[in-house]
Amino acid sequence: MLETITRMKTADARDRLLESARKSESEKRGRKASKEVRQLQLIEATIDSLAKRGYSETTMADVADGAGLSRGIVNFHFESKEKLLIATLQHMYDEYSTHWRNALQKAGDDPAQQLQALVAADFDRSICNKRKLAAWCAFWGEAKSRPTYQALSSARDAVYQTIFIDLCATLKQSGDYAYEPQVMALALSAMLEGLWLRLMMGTEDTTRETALQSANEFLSAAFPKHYPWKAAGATKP
Amino acid sequence: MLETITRMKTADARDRLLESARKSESEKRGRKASKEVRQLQLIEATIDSLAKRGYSETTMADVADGAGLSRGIVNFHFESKEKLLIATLQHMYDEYSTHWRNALQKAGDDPAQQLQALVAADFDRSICNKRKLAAWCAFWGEAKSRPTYQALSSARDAVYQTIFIDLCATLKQSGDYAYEPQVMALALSAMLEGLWLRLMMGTEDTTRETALQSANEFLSAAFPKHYPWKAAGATKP
DNA sequence: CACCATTTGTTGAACATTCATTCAATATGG
DNA sequence: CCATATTGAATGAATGTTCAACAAATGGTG
Repeated sequence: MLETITRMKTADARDRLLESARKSESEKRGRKASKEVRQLQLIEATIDSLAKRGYSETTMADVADGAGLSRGIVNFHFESKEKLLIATLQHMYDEYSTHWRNALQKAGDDPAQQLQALVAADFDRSICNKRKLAAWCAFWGEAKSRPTYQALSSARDAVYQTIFIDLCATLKQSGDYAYEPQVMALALSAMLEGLWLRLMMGTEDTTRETALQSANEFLSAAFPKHYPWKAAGATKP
Repeated sequence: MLETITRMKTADARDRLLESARKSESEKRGRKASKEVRQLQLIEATIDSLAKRGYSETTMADVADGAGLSRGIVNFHFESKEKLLIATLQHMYDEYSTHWRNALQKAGDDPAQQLQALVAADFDRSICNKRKLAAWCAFWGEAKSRPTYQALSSARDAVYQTIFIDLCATLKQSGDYAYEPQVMALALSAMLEGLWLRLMMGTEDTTRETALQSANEFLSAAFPKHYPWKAAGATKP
């Protein structure tokens, strides 16, 4: 099931395309552009629409308008609305996946630093912003009733979860903790998703910084020997 | 903003109505029923439809069919589709709210037991089942783009959050912990919501029991003096 | 109790609107 | 000039809403 999903372009290639899709409003209007650039442009417009109007109010017309193109264009590049939405979800999934893999790779060999890097990656601006979070949530709302979405709708997939469990297990050994790795990993990743949900609801009292702070507080509580209390503001009122 | 929301029937009165709405298929068909019973019947059918087909595919016809009534009936009892959905959301909000308040009241005076009671209440069968979770998530997906939903769409409201913060503060004093109550409370409630999300996605590897176990593991990690490690399976492989 | 009037609930067809999709015509680049 | 991309109007299906007709309860009256 995952083999069709895990195929993804390199981050470099995607960024180059994205750049082309975004820059030069003057150039894209009316002018031809490569197939991939146009598709990315439409996908970005879809994310915009999902964020602004929600899933149920996202229309082909709105996507086309948002991209500054004509009505019929979406059915030309994507066969149908459903396929456009699937491509959009796949795009976000790939982006998220690439992002945490990069963060993990840059974190070095220390498990504690790796785990913290994964957590921090979740709240990076490029991934964690109102627009993208709203789009994610739009898909979540439809995922249960649409089998096609189910595999992709949880950004944090089975591989991600396995890595979390492994990290928790490693830290448990080196820190002599009492928890069950699998159980703690579930609590941790659920909290990350829950914080996303809070950020998306956007009640203004929760910001990206606050959320990250909460996540780190969780790490300090669960792995006190690896993440000693300090920056958290201590006991000062 | 909250004064219109907090008005809610007593749990007793609501349960009685629900009972009437559910029982005796023979009686409700074609026969007249009190206004309130019929409205509850339609709300239940709406939740069914949301859970089965998702927000965007929930139609008035499907709701009417689900309730075994005719097409035009919904516009008679609720003025429009939008008002039906708002009433449905309000119903779920009231139900959730009543539920945790009851759980809190039954928990006695010990803060540690109160907190655990609130956590456990989240995973009670009556609140936490596929049908209801799916309906919640359907609304989450639309909440950001619909101001009317925003106040109601987060089951755990400001009052709930304040209580969480207070409990965390109290436990901090009695246990001499290092965390910041506000930050820890956010982590905790976010994790609860995240676990709901996981349960709703329903990948079968997460059950109500597993989720509750994770939540309790969190409590043991954050408040070790109040929730000592024991039932968690210890270090046995 | 019988009768009728009124209110209230219910039905299902008709209507209007929105929207995804199609496609013939047109424009563009190679 | 050919292949490809793009346009925008036409089409048809889905769906929320309206409403006239009908049915059931209610209540008053003799």
